Amino acid sequence: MPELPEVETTLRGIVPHIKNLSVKHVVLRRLDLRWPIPQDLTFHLVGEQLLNVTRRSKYLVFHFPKGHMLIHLGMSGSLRLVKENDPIKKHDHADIIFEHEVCLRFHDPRRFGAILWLTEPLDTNSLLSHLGPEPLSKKFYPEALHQSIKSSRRSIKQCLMDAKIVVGVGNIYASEALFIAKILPLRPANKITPQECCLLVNAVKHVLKNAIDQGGTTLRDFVNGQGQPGYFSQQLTVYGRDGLPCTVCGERIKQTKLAQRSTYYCPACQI
DNA sequence: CAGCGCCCCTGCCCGC
DNA sequence: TGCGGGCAGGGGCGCT
Repeated sequence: MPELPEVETTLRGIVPHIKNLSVKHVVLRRLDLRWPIPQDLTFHLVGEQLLNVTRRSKYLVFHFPKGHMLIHLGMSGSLRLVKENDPIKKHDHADIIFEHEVCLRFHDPRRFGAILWLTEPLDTNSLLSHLGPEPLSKKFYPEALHQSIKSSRRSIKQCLMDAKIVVGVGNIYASEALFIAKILPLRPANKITPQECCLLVNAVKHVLKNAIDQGGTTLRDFVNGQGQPGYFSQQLTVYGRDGLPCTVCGERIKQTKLAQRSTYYCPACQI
C-alpha cells in the first residue's frame, strides 16, 4: 500500500509508456471497489487519447479530452504495465488497453482503491477540492503548517496525516518524519513551536524525497509500474522497529496506537 | 465544527 | 494442519 512515494513511483513508471496513446479497449472484471467503477467507463475511454497523467495527493489523474479518470490505490492497489495477453492473476480487476498492446493493469486485493470518471473541473470535485498543499511544493512551508495546527488539540501525528493540513503523509512517513524532527508523535499540535514546524516541514520533505529516490517502500507487495519492489524499507528508522535499538542513541524504539494506527518513536531522541 | 471511531476487504502471521 | 484473532501502507463518512 502505497503512500505518496509509491504513488509517485507508479506515476513515473507508467507515464512515459502510455502518454499520448489512444485507448483501444477496457476490460473490467470486478466493479465493486471502494466505490463502484462506473459501468460506462469503457464508453468514455475507448478511442480517446491519454493526454497526460498527473498526481494530486495519492490520486492518479489520467487526463483525457472529455474528462479525467481518477485512480486511487487504497491500501493494497498497484498499477502495472503488462502485455494484454499476460495471464490474469487473482485481484486483477481492470485493464486499460492502449495501442501497441500496451496494457495498464489495476490489481487490488483489498479493494480499498477506486477508479472514477470525472467530467467536472478537478478543483470542484469533492474528493480533491478540500485537499491541503502538496508536501513537496512551496505551498507547504513552516509558517503555513504552524498556522493550520496552532489551535488544534489533536496530536501532531494525526495533524500530519490530515489531508486538509498536508496531503500524502501516511502512517509510515509520519512516524519517520517525526523521528527526524525529534518530536514525539503524541504531542498536542497546539504545543508545537514555529521552530519545530520548520524542522518538521524539512523532515517531511526530506523523508518523502528520499523514499521517492529509492523507488518507494515495499512492506508487503508494493510494486512499481514495471512490477519491481521499492527499497526504502531498508532505510526506515523507526517504523516497524518496536523493541529494536534506536539508530541514533541505542534506546529501544517504542510502539503505540494513535487513532487506531501503529505509531513508532524513540522515547529518548524525541521530545 | 473539530475530532473521534467505524468501516470497507483480503491476506498473512502468530498462538493454540 | 486447522482455526481464530489481530494486524496491515487509506480515507470518507456519520456521529457526538
